[in-house]
Parts: sequence; structure tokens; C-alpha cells
Amino acid sequence: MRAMDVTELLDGLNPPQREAVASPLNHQLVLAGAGSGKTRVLVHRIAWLMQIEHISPSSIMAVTFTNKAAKEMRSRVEELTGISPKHLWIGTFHSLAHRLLRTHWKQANLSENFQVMDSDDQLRLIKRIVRGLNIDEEVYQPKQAQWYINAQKDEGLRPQHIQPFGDQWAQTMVTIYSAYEEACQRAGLVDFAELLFRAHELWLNNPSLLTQYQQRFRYILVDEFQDTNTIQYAWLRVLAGNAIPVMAVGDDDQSIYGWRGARIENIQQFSKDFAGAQEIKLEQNYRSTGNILKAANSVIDNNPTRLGKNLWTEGDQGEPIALYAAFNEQDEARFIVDQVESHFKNNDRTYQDMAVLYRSNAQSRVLEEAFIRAGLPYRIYGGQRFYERLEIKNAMAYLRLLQNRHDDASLERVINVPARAIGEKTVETLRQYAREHGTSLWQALEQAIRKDLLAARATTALQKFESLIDEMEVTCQSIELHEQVDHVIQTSGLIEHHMKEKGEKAQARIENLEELVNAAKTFDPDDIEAVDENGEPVDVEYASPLAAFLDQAALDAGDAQADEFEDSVQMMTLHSAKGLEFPVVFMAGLEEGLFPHKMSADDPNRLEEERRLCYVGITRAMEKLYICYAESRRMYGQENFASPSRFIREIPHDTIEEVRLKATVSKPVSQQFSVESAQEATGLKIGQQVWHAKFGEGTVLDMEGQGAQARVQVSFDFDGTKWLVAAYANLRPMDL
DNA sequence: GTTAAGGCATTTTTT
DNA sequence: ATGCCTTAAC
Repeated sequence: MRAMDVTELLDGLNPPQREAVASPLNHQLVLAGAGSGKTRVLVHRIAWLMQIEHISPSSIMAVTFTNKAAKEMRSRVEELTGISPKHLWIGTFHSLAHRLLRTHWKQANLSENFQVMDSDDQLRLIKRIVRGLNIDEEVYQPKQAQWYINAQKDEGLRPQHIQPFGDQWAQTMVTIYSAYEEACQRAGLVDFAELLFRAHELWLNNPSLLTQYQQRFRYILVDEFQDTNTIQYAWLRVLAGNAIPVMAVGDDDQSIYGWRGARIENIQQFSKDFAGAQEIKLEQNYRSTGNILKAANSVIDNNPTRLGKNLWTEGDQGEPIALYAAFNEQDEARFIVDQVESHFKNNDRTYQDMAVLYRSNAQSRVLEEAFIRAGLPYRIYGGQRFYERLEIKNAMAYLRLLQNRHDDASLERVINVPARAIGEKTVETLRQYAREHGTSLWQALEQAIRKDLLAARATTALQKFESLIDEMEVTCQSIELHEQVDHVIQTSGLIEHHMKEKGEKAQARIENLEELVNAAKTFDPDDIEAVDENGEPVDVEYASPLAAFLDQAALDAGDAQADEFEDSVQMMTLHSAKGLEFPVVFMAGLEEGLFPHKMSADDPNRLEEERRLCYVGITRAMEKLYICYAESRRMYGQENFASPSRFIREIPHDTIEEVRLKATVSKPVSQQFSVESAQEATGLKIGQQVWHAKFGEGTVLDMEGQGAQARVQVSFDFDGTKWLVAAYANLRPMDL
């Protein structure tokens, strides 16, 4: 261990950062603006705890939202302190919960070899259950049921906790939820939300276990706190109890996951629940130019319900923000390609310095085509991940089946893939048998063969499948993990099966399967850590390397693309850009209806979230920001015309420079209908509650124009959203 | 049991 | 336009 003194740990930190890092061991709420050195504070705080407070690494827990963030934190701690952070508890909520459940599976009322399933598996299972219950799939869609179940779990509700009263729909959902739960329990399957939920119940149902962990942990840090949902917060709160100090780091302005259960209110709640929490704001930005920050601040300022922060920089103003009004989406893409080329040639930029951000994935296609045409290297983030690919899921299903014959979801997935004459009718018979006898499908299959319940042809096919799986297991017992994977994809016939597919797909699929063998080869079960009853770190006793491999794969979606190292322009959605930064950023498609998306347009809360998303986008840019919109855009095969996004109008026009490649007569949009001038004319503010003589109460969503022409968009509580001319509407501000 | 034609919806994503 | 899924025909 390298000795390190106080100054070294605090060097180069600004006053609020220092305060956060060096504060005594009590609760802290750190509101960290974009680019304010948030990760730095977390890493230095951990180092401080270890080296100044002499807390053992195994007594520190740090929770993140993605595996990537966890990995980065781990390596930066090591870099800073020189201490191997192996014993630090750094991970996502899910991975920490998973680790606990693996160790204490008995107390959590799980089977020893429980498997984690991803949302795809979950949906298949729910589909099967809905059918099994003879419920109309049209009215009670499995997708919705899945959403419903996850939402309930995120809120910490079991079926018995829900009183749906007379609501038929909710009642049916609860029925499905109940049946789903039973099926999971029987098959030893755990979905993502269940990991968190069980981990929470583990504390509640085992007070002595909880006490052990409370004695073990001396400090907890939580990153991206604005993204925690109800159950994550509850879990944390129970664990912290009255004794463990917690540092929560987050930014309410960057909360963009409300739609999947994140509770921005947890930030406010934290100060109430964690008594005496010290609040620290990090507002100095080290990432972006003055102009970019001015734009970001100005946009986000239109959100009425925020805690309030203002980013500032010691750096200079920098270049203006470039605004490009494209003729259509092709023109937009061409413009971006041109700018990328010129940055690369003239300004000495590498391609990976540049990123194109967009609201929805559908936009990537046109951009991608333009990049291909221009011969520029690019990389699209998101899209399908490695372990989500069909061929990989098939292979994994076979492997899971070797591990656990009663994994019905996996069995259904591969029983007839590749086709081996086990049709829908046969499977349905098995399902029915399983339902009636409360067994797994595998057991049903065995019985069907033994008791001769099916036609001879079906029985033969089932027998062949049974012996195939049995044979695989026997062979796999004596060979290495990667050989097992190889054996399975060969003898199952998956390779051949996917080879037969038409198009270029076949090649890619085979390569992916080979990559899976490769992943197994490099897999090291020792990377997975856990604890024993006393909370000491130990390697989890996995029944086999295969079990460890399956576990890891379930929680790690894996990267979407392999050729990470080529210098290429990064293209991704605004959501996946969170946490990243680029010298040059293009925000594409800033049009009403697309961004803010029309699905969010009528709800003030969702509109605020869109605006936060815009704020996230702007603050990704370090030096140069381009904003583009298209006057017309072909979407879903239809030509659409939209006006420029309100967010453009919310950017101060003195930070904008309009780029024009074509002769335009109109005034720059940035000045045309700025929100500032409309605010002046109406005396209203976006987000404000107003009252209208006819429509009653509502919330101001947007405004434009100036003087007597100023118009205000209001979302009325009962009459929907309307544009009103301010001069005639006589809107009265309501006191808050 | 496999393949072809029509219907339908189509934000955002991690684990 | 496109992909996904169900239904209908080989």
C-alpha cells in the first residue's frame, strides 16, 4: 500500500469537492451538475475513507447503475490509491442484490441453482402464463402484463398487497402476476426486478442477517441517485439503518428514466430520511465552454420543479452553438457528414472526438447510410446486445437446460430449435400436463414418454430430445467450459440451423456463436465475488464453471459491437449518451413531435423529462455543439412537417450562430420566436400554473411570439392541451 | 412442419 | 418503410 497524505487526496479539487471528500462520516447529499467532477469526488472519497479514516475496503459499498460505471470506479480507485480494490463492494444494485441472494439463497427462499432471466425470457414466460390462464391476449397483452408486474415489483408490491377493487383490468393483471410468481418460484427463475425485491425482503425477514451486514459496512456511496426507484431506495434505507453513513450523489436535472420507475423525489426524500444529511452542490463545470453551459442552463431553467443549480466555468465562452435548418432528414445527415469531414481534416479531430446524438433509434438509419456513402467510420451504440441476440439466447438456453432441467422458459425456447418435429400441439400437451400436475415441462416430457401419452411420432421426437440433452450433460461433465459451449452448439444442431438462414445473417450468427465459445474461454469464475455468513469476501461456491458463466451472462448484457478500437464517430440516443462527453457533439432532429417526443408532449411532467434529456444532450459537448432540425422528415414511410423544437427557442440566441448552406429568406429561428420575448409579453413562465375562465386550471408548456402576437401553450387539467393567444386568453397565474 | 402473405404498431434502456 | 407476429396455405 502506498502511503498517501491528506494534501495528495485533496489536491486539484475545488472547495465543494473537497468538502465532499473530506467531510466527517455522516450522511451527504451531493448534487453534482453535469461535468462537475462527480466520479472524481466518489473515487477520492473512497480513497479518503480507506486511507485517512482507515476503513477496510470490504466495509465500503459503492453502488452504481451500470456495470460499466462500476468497472470504471473500481479501476480509478486502484489508480489513485494503488490498493487493489478487489474487496470493495462496487457494483450495480442488481449485481449486489444478486450476490447477496446467491450467498443467502436459503434465507431468501430461493432454490440453490436459481437462474436470472432477462426481460426477453420474462416476456416469453408471461405469454405462456396468460395463455395457460385462458385470458384474452388482445385485452390483456403480455407486454402490458410484463410492464405491470415489473412496476409493482419496483414499488415493492406482491400480488397480495394489491387491492384492485372493482377494476377488471387490474384484477386480471394481479391474477397474471400471481401465476407468474408461482411459475418463477417453481422453475427457480428470478427476473431483474425480483433481484432487488428479494434482496429487500432478505433484510426484512432476517433481522440477524441484516445486523451482520450493518456491522460489516461502515460506509455506503450511491451514484446516479436520481435514478433510484422505490425498491432500491427502500433496500438502501433498511441496510443503512441508523448507523451507516450514506453519500448519495446525483443530479435532478439529469433524471431521464422516470418512465422506467426512477423516482426523482428520492433526492428530496433523502434529506428527510437520512437525518442531518449535509448538502453539497457541485456547480463548477470542467467540461464545456461558456456558451454551451449558458445554453444548457437556460433550457433547464424552464423546468419549474427542480432543486436549482447553475453551472459555471472558469474557461472561456468558446465558439457559438451552430444551428442548422435542414431541408429534410437526408440534408441533415449530409450536413453532419460534411462537418465531421471538415473537423477531421481542418481541426485535427479524431473521429471518436465526435458524436451524433438523437432522440430515437429510428433516426440512426439515415445517418448511418450517409456515413457509409461518405466512407466515414462510425459506431452505433445501443441496438441489440450480444447476449440478447437470438442465436446466443438459443445457445444459452441449451446451457441453462443442462444446469437446470426445470427451466421451462429455456426448454420451450429450444425444444424445437432446430426443428425436430416437436410441434405446437405436442408442446401444448406437455404444458397442459405440467399445469395439471404442478410439474416442470421437463418432468411432463418424461412422463409423456413413459406413460405413452402421445402419438408414437411425437414420443419418438421427445425421446430423441431427452437423450440429446442427457448426452450433452454427460459429455460436458468431463470437459472445459469453452469445450462445453462448443459441444452444445455443435450437437444441438444450432450451427447448422443458423447456417441455413438466408442473407448475410447466417454468417453473422455463426460468428456470434463462435464468439460465445471465445467468451467462455476467457471467462474467469474468480471474477465473481461474494461473501460468507460473516460478511467476509469469499468466492461463491458455484456448482460448476458453467453455472458461474450463465450467471455472469445474465447480468452482463455485453457490448453491442466488437470493433471498439477503430477510430470512429459515435452515434447513439440521448439516453445512452448520459455520462459521456465529446469535444464535438451533433444533436439531430430537434423538432416538435420528435424531440420533445409527441408521446410526452401533453404531460407537463414528461415534458420536463424531455427537457432534462435535452440538457443532458447539450452538456455532453465540450467545445463545439451543433443542433440540427429538419423542416420535413420521412418517418414511418410518411412525409412529416414539423416546427423546430421548443428547446431551440429556449436557448439564448446570442449563443447561437445559424449555419446556412442555402439561401434562406426567413429570420433565424433562434430569434423568430424566442421564449424570452414571449415571456416578456405574457408575464408567464413555462411550467407555471394558470387559470382560464373557460378551461380552468392548467400548466404552461410552451410559448412563442412577441408583443400582442405572443401565444401560450397550456395543458389544461380537463380540456387537454391548447395554444392560446395571450392577449385574449386572460390567463391568471395561480399562486403556488 | 415449414414458408408466404397480410395486419399492425412504431420513445427512450439497464439490469 | 420496416420489422414483428399471427394466420393461412403448401
